Amino acid sequence: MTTIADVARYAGVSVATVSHVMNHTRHVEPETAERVRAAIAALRYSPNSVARSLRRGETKTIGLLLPDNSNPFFASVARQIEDAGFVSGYTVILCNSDGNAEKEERYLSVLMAKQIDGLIFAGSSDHARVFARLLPSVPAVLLDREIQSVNVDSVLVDHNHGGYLAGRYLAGLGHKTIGVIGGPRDSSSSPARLRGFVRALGEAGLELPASSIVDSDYHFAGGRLAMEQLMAQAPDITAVFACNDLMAMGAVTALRSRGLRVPDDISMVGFDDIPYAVTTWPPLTTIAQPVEKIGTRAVSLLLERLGEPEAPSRREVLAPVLVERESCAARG
Amino acid sequence: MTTIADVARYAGVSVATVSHVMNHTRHVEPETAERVRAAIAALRYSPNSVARSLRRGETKTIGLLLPDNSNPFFASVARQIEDAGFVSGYTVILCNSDGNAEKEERYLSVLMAKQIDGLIFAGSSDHARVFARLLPSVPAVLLDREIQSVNVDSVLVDHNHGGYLAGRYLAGLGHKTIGVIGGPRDSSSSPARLRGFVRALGEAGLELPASSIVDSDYHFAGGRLAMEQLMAQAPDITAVFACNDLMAMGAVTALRSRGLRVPDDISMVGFDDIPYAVTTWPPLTTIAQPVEKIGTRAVSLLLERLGEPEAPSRREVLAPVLVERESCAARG
DNA sequence: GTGCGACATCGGCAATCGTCGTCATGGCCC
DNA sequence: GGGCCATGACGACGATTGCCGATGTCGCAC
Repeated sequence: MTTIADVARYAGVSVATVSHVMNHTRHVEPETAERVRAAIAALRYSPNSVARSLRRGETKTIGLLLPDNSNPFFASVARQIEDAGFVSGYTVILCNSDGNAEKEERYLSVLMAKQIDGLIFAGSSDHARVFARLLPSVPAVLLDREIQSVNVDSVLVDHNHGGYLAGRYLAGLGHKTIGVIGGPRDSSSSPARLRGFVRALGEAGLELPASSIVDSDYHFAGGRLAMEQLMAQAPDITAVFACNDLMAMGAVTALRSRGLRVPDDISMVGFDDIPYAVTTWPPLTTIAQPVEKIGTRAVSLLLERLGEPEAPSRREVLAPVLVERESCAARG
Repeated sequence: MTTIADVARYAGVSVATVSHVMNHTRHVEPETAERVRAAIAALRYSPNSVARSLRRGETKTIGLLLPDNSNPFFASVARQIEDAGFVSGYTVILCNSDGNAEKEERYLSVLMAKQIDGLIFAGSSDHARVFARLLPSVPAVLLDREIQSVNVDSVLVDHNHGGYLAGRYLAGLGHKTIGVIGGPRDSSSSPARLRGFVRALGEAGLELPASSIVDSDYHFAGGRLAMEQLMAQAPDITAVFACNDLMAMGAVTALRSRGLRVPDDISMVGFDDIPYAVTTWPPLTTIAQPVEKIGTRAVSLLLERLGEPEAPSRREVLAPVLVERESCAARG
């Protein structure tokens, strides 16, 4: 590879001068600068970022640690983050933890070793423990989590409100006996969605018996299984709130294979509004998370913090929104 | 941050010794080594990868450049690659080009500057030009592309065969007038799928008039629009081959909104077998790409090449396979 | 039994990777 | 001669590694 020294020799100047014309960091005689630029072009020189990072103490790299980038929700978030980062000159390192605390820890170690400038973290339940170990060492933005610490910001979604929207909507349609397919108990999002949902039912004078709730894993197959179980436990339900779209889709197929129609027999509400919510039949009514905003806000917060490391910790909460499609029908 | 010098001082040895105990690169008196390890633990020292990379001339990083990680097909591939890379100690930098040659070029420049050890590239049509500029500078694996060059391997999918499978299947079901929704003309995959499809029809004594082909963009909305156009141009078709699943899904919704049923009125075959092919109604019959294999094979090829840079260029072609679900019916 | 050289073992010094910023220098003008 | 300007020399940044030196071990000869 050609180095700055080669360029300097070729242009007949010192390496310092080459560095300065590249970085516009001090005045260089226009004529000299031109000669340097010509040398750079002639030798197809491109500065070695590794050396530069070592010297400058910054890598222009952000770590993105999430459970699974092939989950469409995280895929969208990742896409937004990558885009937003790139326009600001940052590159992103992708890490999939499967929500596994040990993996998270391993990834964090290598990210720290690689001297990332910042971290965007969609963590597992144990993240606090995981995180505490390395905490104030790198600016971070948590997605959908909070932690009290300097230099950690959060981008939150108001899951409680999202659940509330779902509950109010179904109650408003006249449903009285409603089932729920929950996500992992140890996630932070699922219980909040559930609480909001229950709150809305309460306002409508409805109860949610324990037998009407089946917990699952946020996956398609899990949703299908949960729906089977739900039908067994609570055969009289007329509507289901699934705590994410993937499970809602699974639930719909479970219903279909039992010969039940959505929304004629059972109404279904999902959560997330993944891109594929419109590709199912019927198109899924769901609580939309503001995906693009999550990604772009996360990057903004992170970059702002990089600019001002001592700024007070910030939390930004984004509101979900009900997207009415065709998977729900009025009842009664 | 604590450095190797801090550890050395703390343990009362030289930096060389610290380095050697960390890397097991020469014998160190067990007692000394223990003291060093204790110092590392006490100071929570973690070596600076940037400095290490500069010195060693390798970054343990691979670049992954693809059109869009939120496309579920690429999402899966990315996931596989990230997983496979991580177990071998590699970290992946994610780059989304949108298939835009200029973006690709920009990304390649920064990846090269960052001294990635290898590149996995799912490129645009122009990639040859884009690539030629930087070519032999880094080992690369092309996904679904070929290029004659040393140190570039390829993982290919036999699209032609995939198209052939689709054509043979539909012809075998008795369909005579079949429509096609093509992908971008300038992709390599779509034309190959089409050729294989036509070949199969030919073997069955069928023709594919130009009016029965509508090109689109591999997206859901594009598929919907293309289907509209196809219904207008070729109203008598009884089956459609969409060159990817997203478009097939879009086509299905277009049909549905016209009151046509799949597969009763129109049969539909997709391509890719994205995870959501089973979440639609009806579950989509499609030509499955061996996604996991693509990712893992790409990483294997790359790592093998890193081990043996001068090895002859390899190409690995993977066979797609027909996954029969419920979007096709017999005719005649 | 003693003395000495060959050799293995273990640790430290210092060069190196490529870039950037500080300090120094030489030339020029007033 | 003082001040300014353009540029060059050089030492970090943090880790790795070739080389050398110090110490210890062993065997052999006298």
